[in-house]
Amino acid sequence: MIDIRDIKTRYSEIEKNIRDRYMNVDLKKIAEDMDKRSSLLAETEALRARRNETAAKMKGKLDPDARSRLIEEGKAIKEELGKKEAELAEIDRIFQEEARTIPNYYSPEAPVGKEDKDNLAIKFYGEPAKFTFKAKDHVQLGEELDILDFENGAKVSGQKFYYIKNKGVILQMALERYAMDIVLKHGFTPFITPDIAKEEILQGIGFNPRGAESNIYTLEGTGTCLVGTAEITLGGYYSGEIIDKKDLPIKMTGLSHCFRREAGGAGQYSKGLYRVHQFSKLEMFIYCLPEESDSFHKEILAIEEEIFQGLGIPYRIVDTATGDLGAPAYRKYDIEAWMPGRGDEGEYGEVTSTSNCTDYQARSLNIRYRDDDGKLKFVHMLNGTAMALSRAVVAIIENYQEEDGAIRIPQALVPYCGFEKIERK
RNA sequence: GGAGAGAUGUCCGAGAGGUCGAAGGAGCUGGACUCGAAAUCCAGUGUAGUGCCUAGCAUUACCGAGGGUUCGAAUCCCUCUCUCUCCGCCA
Repeated sequence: MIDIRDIKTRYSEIEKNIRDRYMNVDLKKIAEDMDKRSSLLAETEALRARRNETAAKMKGKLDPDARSRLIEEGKAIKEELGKKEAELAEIDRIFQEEARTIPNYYSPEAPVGKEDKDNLAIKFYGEPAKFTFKAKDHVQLGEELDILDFENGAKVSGQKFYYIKNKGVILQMALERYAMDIVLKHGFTPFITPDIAKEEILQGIGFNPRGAESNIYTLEGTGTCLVGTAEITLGGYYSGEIIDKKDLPIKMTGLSHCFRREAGGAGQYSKGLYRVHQFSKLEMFIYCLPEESDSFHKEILAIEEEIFQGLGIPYRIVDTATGDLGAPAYRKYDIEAWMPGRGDEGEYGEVTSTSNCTDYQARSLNIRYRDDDGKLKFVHMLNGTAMALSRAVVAIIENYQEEDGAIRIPQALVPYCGFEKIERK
């Protein structure tokens, strides 16, 4: 969340921010509730001060009369205080909930616009492959090669579930390890994280576990959810902690399963592996000093590029428009890989996403460091996809398909796979 | 899942109804000593709010979390979470 004092000091800036992000947040109501809360808080504290004062008078010896008078006074204060505290708790609950809906500020350099069409393509790498034949999509290729099975996935688990089979399994494991090796080279500490996290952590990272639009599976009665990304478990890792300044930056990379409800996401563009309820992902995560977050954001993006360049997959980089930014993100870059089977003649499809969330998540999760001036400050937190396995598999299958429906393994993956081709049986 | 022990500041650790924002130590900061460093000595050092006559003062909250008892709770009671030990179960 943002610093709630900003509601007073940066009101118009927040208002503009909400507008540019095309979000629906009633800032006026929030500011009013904040005022109600402050005045109620002041009243409550004045009563507490009186209570303490009365109690303090009773520390020493007193004659019984004076003592019982003070006790009566204390009782009266206690009753009044009880009422005030209840009122305060209610308005505070409402206000806190509202305040969490205020998005992070966006970078002055981020393109302003309403939706993904306004995203700015800032770089193109590689030429989309030209096939001498009609390119197939990964669903057809995968099923023909018997490496993907959507039908039995649907039968056993429901729509948007799948089995990976045969050399497809090896390909996915090879990708995991390939990406891991590159990330480790850049000094990240590897993790395999839990696939379940508490709701408060989800909320702190900026996910809403509740509501019809939530993309999160909650585990009923447990206060926990299936994670949609290891960003949650890596970002929660230091929650409530004070990090030694000399330990920053902390660079972590985590492999987890990712679960997403994807309610309503169907159709041509989310077909097959592209949009599924469960996939594996290797995520990068950095905790750093505020002044360093911009450059680490670029570093994460560069690692993502290195990974896809190594695979020989054409891509473009997109600078995400304000209206398409997640609430915690200050700035976000996506890599969109060329997917020859997407749409009629191939299209770019998102394979990675990296966000600089500045101090927005750190404030909710209370993750700080002690600065040289002795003050505790919030760290900056960044995340980025190293490898979303399902989407990367789409890109590889479709880009490396041959006329007979076989798939060539990218050179960089051959040592990890132990074979050079996936062919029909 | 059952039984027991525990959770205190940046860290370790005392505390057992008013004298506790909390002993002591470590760390950190400043100073003395030193050519310099170490050691030693002296002093300072929690966080987050709020108000004001804003290098300060006052006040509120915070001793795992949430409730309760009480005029008054780190301290008593209840619930929960986590950690440790033992038992059960188990990949």
